[in-house]
Amino acid sequence: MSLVSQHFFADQAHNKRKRERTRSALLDSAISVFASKGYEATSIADITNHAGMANGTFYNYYREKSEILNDVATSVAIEVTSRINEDMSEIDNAGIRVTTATARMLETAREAPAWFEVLLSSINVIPELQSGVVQFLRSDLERGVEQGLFKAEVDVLLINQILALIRTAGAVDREITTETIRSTCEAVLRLLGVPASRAKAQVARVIAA
Amino acid sequence: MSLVSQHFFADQAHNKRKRERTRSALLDSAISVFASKGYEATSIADITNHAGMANGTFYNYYREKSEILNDVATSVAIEVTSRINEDMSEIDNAGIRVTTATARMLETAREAPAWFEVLLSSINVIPELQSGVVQFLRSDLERGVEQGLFKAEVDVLLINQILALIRTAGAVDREITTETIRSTCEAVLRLLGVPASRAKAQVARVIAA
Amino acid sequence: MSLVSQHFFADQAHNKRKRERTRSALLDSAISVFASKGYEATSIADITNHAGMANGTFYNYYREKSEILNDVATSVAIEVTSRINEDMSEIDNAGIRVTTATARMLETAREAPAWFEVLLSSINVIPELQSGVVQFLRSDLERGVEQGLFKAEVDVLLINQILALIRTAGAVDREITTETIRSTCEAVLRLLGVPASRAKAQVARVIAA
Amino acid sequence: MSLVSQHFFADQAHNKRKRERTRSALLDSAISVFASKGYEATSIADITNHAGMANGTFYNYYREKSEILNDVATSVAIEVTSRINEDMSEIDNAGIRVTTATARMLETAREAPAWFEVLLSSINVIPELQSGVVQFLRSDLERGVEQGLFKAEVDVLLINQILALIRTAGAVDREITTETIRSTCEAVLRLLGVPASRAKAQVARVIAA
DNA sequence: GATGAATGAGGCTTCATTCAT
DNA sequence: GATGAATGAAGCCTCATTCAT
Repeated sequence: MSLVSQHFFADQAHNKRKRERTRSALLDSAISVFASKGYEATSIADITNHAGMANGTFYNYYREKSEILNDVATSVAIEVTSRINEDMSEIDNAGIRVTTATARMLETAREAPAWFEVLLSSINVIPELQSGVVQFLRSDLERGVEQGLFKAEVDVLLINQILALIRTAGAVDREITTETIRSTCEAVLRLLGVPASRAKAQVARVIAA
Repeated sequence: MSLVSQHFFADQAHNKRKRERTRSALLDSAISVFASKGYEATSIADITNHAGMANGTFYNYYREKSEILNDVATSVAIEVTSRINEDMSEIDNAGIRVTTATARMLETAREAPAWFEVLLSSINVIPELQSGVVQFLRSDLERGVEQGLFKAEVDVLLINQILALIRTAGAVDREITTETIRSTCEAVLRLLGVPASRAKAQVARVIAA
Repeated sequence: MSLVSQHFFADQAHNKRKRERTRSALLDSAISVFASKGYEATSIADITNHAGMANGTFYNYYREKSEILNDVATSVAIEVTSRINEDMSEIDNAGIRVTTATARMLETAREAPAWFEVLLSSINVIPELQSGVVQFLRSDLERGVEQGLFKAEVDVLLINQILALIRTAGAVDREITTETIRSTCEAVLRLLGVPASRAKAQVARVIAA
Repeated sequence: MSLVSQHFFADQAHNKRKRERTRSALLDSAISVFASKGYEATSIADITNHAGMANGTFYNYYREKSEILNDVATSVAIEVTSRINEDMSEIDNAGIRVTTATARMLETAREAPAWFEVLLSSINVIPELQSGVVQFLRSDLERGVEQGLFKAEVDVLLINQILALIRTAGAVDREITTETIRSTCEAVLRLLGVPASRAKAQVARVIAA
C-alpha cells in the first residue's frame, strides 16, 4: 500500500476494532495538518475537524497535544524505516546500502512530503526516534569501514551529519528532483570519505537501477 | 568587545540616544530568550520581562514578533560574519579559508550559543540572510574548485549542506568541544571532495595555529 | 409574557437545547448591558460576566461585538414591532394607527427601557432594521395622506423625523411619563400636518381608551 | 472668517500668546478628528499627530481626554449660535426667526459637517450646552406663542423635539441638500402647530431671500 | 465512546497617562 | 513648554483542556 494515501493508517486499521480505527484517523489527520501548518500552529480543532470529528473526541485517545506528536512521529518513523530496510535485505555492499537508503528516503520525501516533514521535524524532539534511526545507520557505516570503503570515524556526529544532508535536500526546493537525490547521495558518500569520482559512479549505478 | 556579553548591543549603544539604547536592550533580550525557548514559544512578554521593561514598550519599537526576529537575525549575522571575514583577509588557499571559517563559526557557537542558535534558526525564515551567507561561502567554494582542491559542484544545495554540517555540530552536544570542531571541519572538506587523509592533515594544521 | 423580565429570551428558550439557552442568556445580558453602558463602552467581559459565564463562551456564539448587537437589535425589533402590529390589526384610521403605535412604543420604553434603548441606538447602525420599521410606518403615513388626514410629503426624511420624536421622548426624562407620551403623540400628529387642536382631541381619545 | 477652515481657532489665535495658539491648534485638530472617527474611537495620538505635535503636549493643556471634548463642544456651540443670533438681530416675527435659525444651522452643517457633527454628538453629553441652546430657542418659541403663531406647549420636550428634527436632517443623507433644509424648516413649523400650507409658504419666502 | 459546550489561562495589542529630559 | 519614551491596565481573542450529556 502506498504512503501517498491521506488515509494510510485508517486503511491499515480497516478491519480492526472501532477504537483502533478512530485513533488511526486521528493519526492520518494529524500528519497532514502538522505537515501543512507545523506542530506549534496546529490546534486540536484543526486535527479533529480535518478528521470530521468533534474536538472532545481527541481526548479519548490522547491526554494532551504533545502525545499525538509522539505517536505520529513514531508511527511514521517505523513505517518508513521498515520499508527501506526490507528493500535492502539482499544488499551487502555498504556503499550501495547507504546510497540506497538515502535515495529511498528522499523518494519517500518526494511522494509523501507530509510524512517526511513530520519525520524530520519530530526527530529532534523525540529522543527515542533518533536512537532507532541511529542503529539502522550505524551498522551500515561500520560495515563500510570494515569493507575499507568509508574513511570516517563512525560516531553520533557522523550519523547526524548524514541525517542533516538528507534533511537539506528536502529544504532546498519545494519539490525534490531526481537530480537533488543524486547530488545528495554523492554528498553522503563524499562525507564518508569516498573519493568524489567513485561516489559519482556508484550513485549513477544505483539510481539507474 | 566580546560577543559573550549578555548585553552586547546595549553596550554598543551605551552613549547613543535613549531610543537606541532601549532598542538594543530589546535585541539582547530577544536573542537570549529566542535561544533558550525558541522563537515560536517566545511571547512578547518573555522578551520585555527579560529586559526589565513593561509589556507595551515592545510596541514602541516593533509591530510584531517577526519584526524583532528579523532585526535580531540581521544584526547577529552582520556582526558574526564580518568578524570572521576580517580574520580571513590574508588567507588565499580555499581549503584553509573554508576550514578557518567553519572553525571560527563553531568557536562563536561555543562562546555565544545564543547567537549561534538565533543565527541558524532564523536563516531559514529570513531569505535575505541566506543570500548574504551564500555569497560569502560561494566565492570560497569556487576558488577551491579553481585551485583544484574541491571536487564538488558548487550550487545552492552544496552551500546548504555545509551550513547543515555546521548546524549539526551545535545540535549534537550541549557544549561544542574542540574535538567536534575538528571533526566538523574535516567533514566539510570531505563533503567538498577532499580526500579524508588530506582533510585530516589540513584541519590539524589550521586548528593547531 | 412580559418584556419586563431580565431573562426574556432565556425564558423563551427554557425547554430548547442547551446551545439555544446559552445564546439567549447572552442576548438578555447584552440587552441589559448595552442599555446601561452603551454599546461602545461595553466589553465582551461585561456581557459574559453579567450572564455569569466565562469570557471565552462568548466566542462560541459570536465572532465579535458587532455580531451580537445585530442579533440583539433584530430580536428586539421583531419582538416589539410584532406586538404593536397585533394590537393595531383592527384599526383603520391612520391618525389613530400612528397615535397608537407611538403610544405603544413609548409604553414599551417605559416598561422595558433597556429594550427601547437598544432598539433606538442600533437602528442607525443596522440598515436592515431601519427598512423594517420604515415599511411598517410608511404604509400608515400613506394611508393618512389618502384619507386626507396628513398634509406632509411621505419620504425617508419624514419617517426619520417621527422616529426622532419618539427617541426624544425617551431621552428627555429618566422615566417616561404618561404626559410625555401624550405630548409626543400630539407632536407626531402636528408634524404630519394635523391641526394642533384636532391632534390634541384625537390623542386624548386614544390614550383614554 | 469662514468656519470651513481647518484652522479656525488657530487663525483666531494668530496674534495671541503661544500657549493660546497651541491650545487652538489642538481644538481644531480635535474637531476634525472627532468628526471623522467619533469621540470614543479617537486617541490622543490621533489628535496630536493631526496637529503635528508630540502626544505628551496634549497633557500640558488638558488633564484628560474628556476635557477636550468639553472644550471643543463649548467652543463650537458658542461660535455657531452667536453667528446665527447676529444674523437674526433685526427679525421680529417668531416664525421667521425659527425658520431662519433652522436653515442657518443646517447650512452650517452643510459647509462644516465636522462642526455640526461635534456639536450634535456632544450636546447630549454636556448639560451646559443644552441649557445654552435652550435659552436661545425658548425665547423665540414663547414669542411665537404670544404672536399667536405657534400652537404648542413650550417646554423642554418641545425644544428637544426641534433639535431632534435638525439632527435628523444631518443623519439622513451624507450631504445636506437645499431640499432637505426646506423640508426640515417646514417640519419644525408644523411641529409648532403652524398649518402645513402656511408653513410651506413662509419657508419658501425665507429661503428664497 | 462521541459529542460539543464551557472554561479560563495566556498571548496580543492599544492607548490614556506619567515622567524624565 | 515641548517632547517622546515608558508604563501598565484593559480589552480582544485563541485554544488546550474539562465535563455533562
